Formats: sequence, C-alpha cells, structure tokens
Amino acid sequence: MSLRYALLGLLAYEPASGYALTKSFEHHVGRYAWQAGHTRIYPELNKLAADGLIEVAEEGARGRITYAITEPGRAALREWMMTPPAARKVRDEDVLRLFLMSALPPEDSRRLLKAIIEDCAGEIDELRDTIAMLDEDCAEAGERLPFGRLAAEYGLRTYETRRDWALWALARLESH
Amino acid sequence: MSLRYALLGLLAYEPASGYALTKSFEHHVGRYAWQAGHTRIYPELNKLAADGLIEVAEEGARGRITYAITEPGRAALREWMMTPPAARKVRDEDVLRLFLMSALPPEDSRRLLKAIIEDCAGEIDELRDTIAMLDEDCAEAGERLPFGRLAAEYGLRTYETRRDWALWALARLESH
DNA sequence: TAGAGCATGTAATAAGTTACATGATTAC
DNA sequence: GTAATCATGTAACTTATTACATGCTCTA
Repeated sequence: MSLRYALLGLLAYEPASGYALTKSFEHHVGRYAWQAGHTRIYPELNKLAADGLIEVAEEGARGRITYAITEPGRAALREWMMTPPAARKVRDEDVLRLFLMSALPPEDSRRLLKAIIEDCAGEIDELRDTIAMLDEDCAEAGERLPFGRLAAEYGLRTYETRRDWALWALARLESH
Repeated sequence: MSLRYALLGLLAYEPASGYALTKSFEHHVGRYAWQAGHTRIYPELNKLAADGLIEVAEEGARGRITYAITEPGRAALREWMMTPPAARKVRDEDVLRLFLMSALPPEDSRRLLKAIIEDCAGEIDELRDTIAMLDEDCAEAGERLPFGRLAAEYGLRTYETRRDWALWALARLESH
C-alpha cells in the first residue's frame, strides 16, 4: 500500500511521468525510503488513475503520460501522512548485514566493518557535492525547501551516523 | 531472499525456535533491519532445513522445535554477508513519510515534524534504558559484543539523527 | 542511420500479509 | 479450571521481482 502513497506524494510535489517517477525511485527515494521498479510503478499509476486519485495531465512524445494529483488524491495522501501506524516496519538489506555481524567470526566482522566505513565515506563525499549543487540552485530560484534537498540532507546524516556506529563497533571489537 | 539470511544470521548467533525468532523480528530486527511475521518465518525455516542449511537441534514442550545452523548454512551466510550488492534497497514507511513532507502544506509539515521529534525523543529514552540494562548484564557475563547491544546502539544513533534532521527541517521551514 | 536512452507495458514467479485454525503448558 | 501465552501451521490474497517485449525520438 505504501507504493501508492509514495507515488501520490511525488505527484503532489510536482506532476511527472511514470518514467520520471521510476528515476526518482532509482535515485533518492529507493535509496532511503521506498524501493520500486517500473514494473510495479506503471500498473499502480493506472490503478491510481482508475481510482481518480491522479489524472493524466499531458500526453507527450514517445507515448509519455504525465500525471498530476487530483483533489481526492491530495486528501488521501494527507490522511495517510498524518496518521502514522504504531508499528514501524523496515526492510533494509544493508542494515540487516550490519546487525548480523555478531554472527560472523571476529576477523570477518572487522573486514566488513572496515568496508562499511569506507563505503560510507564515499557516499558522504558524493552527498556533500550534491548538496552544494542543490544549494547553489536554490539560492537563485528558491523558496520552499525542495524534495531532493530534504532527501540529500537525510542521506548525509544517515551515512555519517552509520559510519560512526561502525567505528564504535570496530573499537568495541578490538578492545575484546 | 533476505529473510533466508536474516534467519540464518540469527541462528548463527544462537540456536532458536521459530517462536523465539518471531519475537526477535518483532523487537529489534523488524524495527531497524528486516521485518517478518511468523507466517513467513515458519515456512522459510522448513525450507532452510530441507536445504540442509539448518537442522533440528531439539524438540521441546508444546511442539517447540529448536533449530541450529549447519556448516553449509554458515558458509552460505558468510558468502552473503561478505558480498553486498551494489544497489541499496530500502523499504521504510517512516522515512517515506519524512521524504514526502515537501508535498504537504507548510502547517501540516510543521505539525508532522513536531510529532516526529517527540516520537524520536520517546524512542531515545527507551533505548537509553535498554542499553543501560544490557551493559550491566554484559559487565558480568560478557566478552563478545552481543547482538542486541549492536542493535540498540544502532537504534539510538539512528533516532538521534532522525530527530536532529527533523529539527533542521523545521528550522528551514520556519525561516521561509 | 545507428545507437543510446526514453517510455510503457505483460506474464510468470517469488515474497509477504491477513485471516483462520489448532493444540499445549503454565501461572493464578 | 480458565485465561494468557507459547508454539506451529495453512489458505487466500496482495505486493514485488525477473524476464520478456515493443516502439519512439533525439543526438552524433
């Protein structure tokens, strides 16, 4: 059901085609929040349109269909956003790997932690660049804090935290 | 496929019954790393046993079946752990809500951010208590850093980061 | 004019959820 | 003895993945 609202949320931010939405999922959305491929996205868009929560805003070249959210769609999104469920439900393969390290022999854990720390460093560098670019654009154009900027900041802080956690875990491992 | 390795990882840490594993998922594992209910766990355990990656270690009261990982199971787990895929795949409904805030009218965003900050504060308090208890037990018993301690530390840092991010987002929202 | 990438879809299979079902043991 | 919770399962349905399929348009 979440995919429905992920799509609704992206379309509430701005109208887009299935193809453009797929790209959003490949980049920030699928990386931190909700993963989805085009084979699920297209059918779900059709269902959303059938339910009147989105509508075709424009039909462009190469069969491109740009959708926009409707008023009922906005209402449904708002309802979902403002009533979070009690139970948190997460599926994150990376974090799963972190958690299962207790099960590995210590040398493997150490190797894995070091790889994670290095990987995080790469992500952090990349995100810092992204943010610098976004802030430049924003200084000219912007009022409202854009979707990508929120995501990038979240990503940066998340990777910093993960790296620090890995450093902590490594230190605890070494001290035993 | 990840559930398979989640189970293998937990059983590599220590033998357990399907019921006990289900509880692990309800608590730390499902909260941060990988969600799963008993209706998926039991069939997957049977499949793992059929594949020889785990074995029945003990049959106890009320039909309880305690499983233990086998050597092939350990090898399969290690292989999976040490070769993370390039693409990160995440499904986290909470984070999705954070991301979609750009799509809400500013007053709603503000309300939601404040609710998130409060919620994080609650989680942080709870996790601090958990960690204090774990560290007490560990001081007596312990050498290797236990599974739950890793998870609790990760959880604590994650919630602190999320709270700080929400505070940052709120400040940016107010300044416009 | 050829190749890259835009753009959307379907079908078969796998994974996950919800609802239903049953029985054993423990603590009160 | 009875309520809670331990303990495992199945069936119907929904959601997601993988593999396959097709055609358009822009750029070099």
